Amino acid sequence: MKLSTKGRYGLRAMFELAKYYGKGPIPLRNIANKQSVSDNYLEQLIAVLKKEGLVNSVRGAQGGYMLAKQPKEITVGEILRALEGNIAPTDCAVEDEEFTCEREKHCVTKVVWVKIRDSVNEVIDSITLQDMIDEEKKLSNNDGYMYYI
Amino acid sequence: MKLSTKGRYGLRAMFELAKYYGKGPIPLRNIANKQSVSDNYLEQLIAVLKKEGLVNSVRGAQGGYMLAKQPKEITVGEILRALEGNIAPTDCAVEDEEFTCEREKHCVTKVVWVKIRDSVNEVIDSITLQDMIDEEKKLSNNDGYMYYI
DNA sequence: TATAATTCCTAGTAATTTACTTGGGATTCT
DNA sequence: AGAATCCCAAGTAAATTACTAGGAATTATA
Repeated sequence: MKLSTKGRYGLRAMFELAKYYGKGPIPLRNIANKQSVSDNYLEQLIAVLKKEGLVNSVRGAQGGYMLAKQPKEITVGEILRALEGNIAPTDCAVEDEEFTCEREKHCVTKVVWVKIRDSVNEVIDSITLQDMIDEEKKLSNNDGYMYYI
Repeated sequence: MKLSTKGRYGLRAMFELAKYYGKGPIPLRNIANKQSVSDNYLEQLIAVLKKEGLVNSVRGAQGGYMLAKQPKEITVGEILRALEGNIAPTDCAVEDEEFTCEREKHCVTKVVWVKIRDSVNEVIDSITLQDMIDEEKKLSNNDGYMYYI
């Protein structure tokens, strides 16, 4: 029941892009360095996010990536589904999948898996990148440090 | 974000035991056959469940396994946690784990993972084996077939 | 126009985890 | 005594994950 590095690195990268939203393209290498991930690997992840229409890119020197929409318009759910596929604890509980299992019709365990699926999706679809930005602000205000100007 | 066969086979096996609760020990082979799983493999799973105090066993001929508590006293959460470990989408979100990450303190993505973790645990802790038995009864009543005596 | 900085693309591979298989010992009922 | 069962440990095959490697295409800027 663990997410892969795709989802983890990917969400963090998107969060970084969100923080720079509106400030022009950010080279992937910057983000990769910050996260101690190889840029080649992060590239593969962001390629998927681009294909899904969540980020745009500018090629060439001074190029980079940026969110394709405002942070408040991108949910964690969209990001995770892009990278990990439909989120479900079993194949039989994947939405819109033509997986079949002979039990299917009367399967009580499937009912359990579907409940897990729905609850996870409800959570991730309810959090936007903007929410995360706001949350981070809150965290750094409550951490016991005082920030003086 | 998929469960392994441990959780899937294990929950189904426990559900079978629940249906036979109070009727004496059931040989594992019966359940394994029913589920088209090798008995040796299912044995390994049930050994864990036994160690966790969820099932009891009787050795020798006419022996087998049985639930250690009433179906209404065993939750899906207990079963899945026994078999899969604490349920969390990332290591940093595992409860009672002394995993550390340098971000940790101000990590907004961790906040997301914790929300997912909590929502999954809430679901699985709220479903008992008895609930599943009741649900199955409901399913077979609503499936379009009529059962005449 | 040359150079550097970047995205884009594909193939390969190392590491890890999962999902078993194998085989035999111990116990208990009949 | 024999059959049916649980108990236990080690090994292995298959799949998945997590990268690495390397180079082509594009574009800003000096």
